[in-house]
Amino acid sequence: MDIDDELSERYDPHDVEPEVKEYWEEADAYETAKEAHADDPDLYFLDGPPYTSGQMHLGTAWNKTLKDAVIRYLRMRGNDVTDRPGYDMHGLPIEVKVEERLGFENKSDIEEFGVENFIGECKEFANENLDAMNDDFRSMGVWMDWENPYRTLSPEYMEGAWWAFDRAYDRGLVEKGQRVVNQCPRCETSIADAEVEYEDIESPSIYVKFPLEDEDGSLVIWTTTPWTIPANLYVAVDADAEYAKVRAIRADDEEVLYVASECVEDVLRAGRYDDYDVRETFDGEELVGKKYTHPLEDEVPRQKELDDEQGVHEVYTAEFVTTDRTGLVHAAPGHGVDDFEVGQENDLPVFAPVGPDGRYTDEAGEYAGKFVRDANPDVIDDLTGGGYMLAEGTQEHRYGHCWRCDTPIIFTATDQWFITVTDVKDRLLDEIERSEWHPDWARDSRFRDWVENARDWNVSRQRYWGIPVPIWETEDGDRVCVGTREELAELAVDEVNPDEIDLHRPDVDEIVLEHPETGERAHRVEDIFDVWLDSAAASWAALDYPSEEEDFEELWPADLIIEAHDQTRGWFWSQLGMGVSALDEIPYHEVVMHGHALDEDGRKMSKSVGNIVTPQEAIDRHGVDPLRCFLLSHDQQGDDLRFSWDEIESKKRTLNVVWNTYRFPLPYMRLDGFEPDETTVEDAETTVVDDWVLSRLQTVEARYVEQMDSYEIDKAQKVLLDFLTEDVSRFYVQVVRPRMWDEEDSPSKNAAYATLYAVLEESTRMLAPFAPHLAERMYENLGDVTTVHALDFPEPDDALRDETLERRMDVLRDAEEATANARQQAERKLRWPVKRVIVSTENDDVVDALEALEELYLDRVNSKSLEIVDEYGELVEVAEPQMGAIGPEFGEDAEKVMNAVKGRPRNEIEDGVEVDGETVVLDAEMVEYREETPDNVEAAEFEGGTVYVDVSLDDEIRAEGYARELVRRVQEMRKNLDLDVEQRIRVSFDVEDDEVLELAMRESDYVLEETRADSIEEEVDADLTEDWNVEGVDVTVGVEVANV
RNA sequence: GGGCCAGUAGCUUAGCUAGGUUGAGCGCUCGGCUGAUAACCGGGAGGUCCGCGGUUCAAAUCCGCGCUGGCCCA
Repeated sequence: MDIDDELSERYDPHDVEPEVKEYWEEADAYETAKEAHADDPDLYFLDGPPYTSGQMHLGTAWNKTLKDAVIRYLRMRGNDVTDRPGYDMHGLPIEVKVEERLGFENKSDIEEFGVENFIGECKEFANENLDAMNDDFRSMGVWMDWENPYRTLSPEYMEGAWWAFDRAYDRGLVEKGQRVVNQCPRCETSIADAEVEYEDIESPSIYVKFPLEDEDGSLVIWTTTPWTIPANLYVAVDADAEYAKVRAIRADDEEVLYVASECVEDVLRAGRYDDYDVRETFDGEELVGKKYTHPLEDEVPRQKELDDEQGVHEVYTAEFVTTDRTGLVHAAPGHGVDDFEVGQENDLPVFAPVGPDGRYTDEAGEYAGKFVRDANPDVIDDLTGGGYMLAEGTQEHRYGHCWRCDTPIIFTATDQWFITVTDVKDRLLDEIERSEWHPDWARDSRFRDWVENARDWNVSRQRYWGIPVPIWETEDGDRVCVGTREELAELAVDEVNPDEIDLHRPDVDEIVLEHPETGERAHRVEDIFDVWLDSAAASWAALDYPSEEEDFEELWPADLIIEAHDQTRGWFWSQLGMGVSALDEIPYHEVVMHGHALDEDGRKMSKSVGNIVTPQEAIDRHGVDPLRCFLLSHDQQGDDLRFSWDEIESKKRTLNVVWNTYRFPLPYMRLDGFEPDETTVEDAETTVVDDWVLSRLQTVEARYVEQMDSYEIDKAQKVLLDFLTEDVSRFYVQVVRPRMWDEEDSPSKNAAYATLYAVLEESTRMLAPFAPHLAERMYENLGDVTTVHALDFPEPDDALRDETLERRMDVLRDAEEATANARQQAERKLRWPVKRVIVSTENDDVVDALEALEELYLDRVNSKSLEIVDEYGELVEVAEPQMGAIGPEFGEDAEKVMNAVKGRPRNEIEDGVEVDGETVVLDAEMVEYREETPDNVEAAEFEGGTVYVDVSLDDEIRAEGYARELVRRVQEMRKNLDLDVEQRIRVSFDVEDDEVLELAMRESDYVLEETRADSIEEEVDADLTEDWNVEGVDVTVGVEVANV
């Protein structure tokens, strides 16, 4: 073993990590680790691609750390794990950032700049971000194939999306249809919900009467968008709310109005009626089917034609209606999302007489050509002129605006492309049964609910930076869908080189196809895909399928994916939808769903609140491995993670204990030239503690595997770190220390070396997934390999496992702890021996354990003797009621029985206690007794027994105690003098109390040996003199350094 | 407004599936150890188990209604 002696005294991640990173580079450690498992069975892990909009944040750091830990573990366990990372690189957020960078204000700026140039800029921007994020992930110590990530903008990847879409198309799952979108009239494009910003604006607020056709009276509606009334096709009510038919009176006029009951007063007041009476009330349901006349049918002749269509201009019920304002909602399916949905459910047509620029089309009759918001006053005038206006005012309210140009958006129905996943919903639901989720409720409560409610997927966007929709249309509307670059080249009218074509716009827009059946020329539809379709194709596109087939055949579908809970409706869903649509199969087997990283107060981290903590800050303060261990030490299954500086700090301290444990034996091993190959635990003369810690090691390994295999990473980490701190550092190392100090070559020392070596070597492998840098650094002195991460997982060895011994040692440690407790009550420190310890127990296992381990126990507690008894002395026994037995027997009187029993001595209870005037006799299991101790003895309980420590003193004990007190002082002075361990000294003791000195000198040989003193003198030529107070006695100690 | 998840000591949490006097780590405090030493170990204090109801002899645990936070949807 080649031991490096320059280990720093404290674990400092800022020392260890850069050094290890540099070593990894030099030694090609990552490649070595992968190579070591190249012949193992395949395991297809699929990385969910983060969006290349900026840098890593704490959530993505957690995500990648978790993936990294799992991958490292799976590799050690004998799997050839795929680890190609991915990046999601298309989409509007990048377009917007590029526009900002270029100072663009709207779509025409892009057209002017040239789509090709614009796409070039987007590509460059996304690639720059990718490089930065690669570096960020590397800095977390994440080992993935950073040289070769999959990129959604590569031709191979884009082809993967095309291929799948084409499969769905062939299966009849692609449809063109209408949908209401957010439209910015200035930018002339639809925008995503996330790009809408809300601000207060003032709008008209109008109450309008829609006259009923076949009876007297009007429906009263309220709206802040008069411009949508020309497109009105129905009125919606709340099925369960109460509505009123009201006779409203103003001057000589009288009319009948329909409004929700709770709104009657407000509406009538708004309309300035003099009086009213409610004629009738009924449920909203009863209004359904009433037919009304569109109030603007003269201005919009098209409304007259629509009126003839089935169901138009009638009342329907809808979930979205609330009973404020009038309780009746004017609905224009062409200009409202809800209006559209309900319209579709009722087979109503869509009427949207507005162009993408927000101007009315010819279908809007008199309003044609006007910008919709400017037409509000005209609509109001016309309604007033027709006598339909009940009241008019203005209203301040929140309204969506385009985030780039701040123009109020409009809702408008447009043509979009859909994948009709609702047609395969049964298959989707069947397929999710074939996947296994951690936690299981993520699938059963959350994901299934989402899938059941899924609607058809709108996959088209009217943008530039994305995967073009691969549909070409002829003038006659015949379509051809293209699945591969090869196919594109075959169908293209002009020559296309499939290996060189960039599938982005505008290149692909310019390719004209010949329809394979009609022979007509076909042009591509202008839309691009929703970015979610990009990542939906990841399971095959990350394998470069369909251009490369081998990996797909061998690996697909993915064995494992790991993402946060927001991906329920994101990547978990989009992959399922696309997988089933294209391949009729769920594209992943196992899912681990973790939570989000929150701030210290449990709030979401956000820029506007200013509570963001970056991974870099945490790394700068405490290092990568402590951060990783922190991130992995909380529930990894669905729960959110609260960030905590203290917790990271504390993690660092735990790792420091690990570091010290590891560092402790190395100098001894080095001095003695210990070779692990020559002295193994199998043939070493191990003692009972060695056997114990080795057994614990096997148990920990088995437990660790169990936890990791169910992705309870936090629990696996805890099992390991508890073992290293509680068992190894706080117990084993303490016990074994004196053996390390043996000067000659002893079997006992070698056994300790071999044991500690085995523990450290195997533990370091287990530590590797969590703290890869620290583990690597530690392993440098433990084995001659390129990297610890290339090794196999240490398989538990049943031959070394001794459960009886482990149980016994648990008892010993419990008893030891109780003994320390009793000593403290007696104020007798451990340095002073005690005469005897008595353990009273009726538990055979305890007797067994203490008899077997008596020597170790006595050593640990510094006692001269141990007695094990059934019962100790004549103690007063105080009753403690056992509710587990009393409850079922006495029912509602249990509380009274308990009070009657509690705290009474045994003899008062054995013949029964009085409860409510009656004598109740208790069974043995209903009462236990606590014992009180005599004076010279202190007691402390542990599980299975009670320890009595007899602290009475005699001269022998005092002699040892004082001797050890003096030794300790001399040792401290040696340290103050900065003496070498081997340096000889001479000492003098000037003790206030002669008896104390006399007693201590009975142990003078012990003092000489422990302090490496040649002699104890009356007086020495002291290099250091110090005054001490030993147990109330003043002592002056002189130390003279002996000449060599 | 709806679905799902979480709420236990100052902080981070275990226990909840299968009801029986809530357990740990950090921090605090008191003490010990002194050949891992700016390390290490032990004791103690600290809890309306988010609130209110219900089931039960008995509820942190099961049920219902709320509150707070998170994710998603409307």
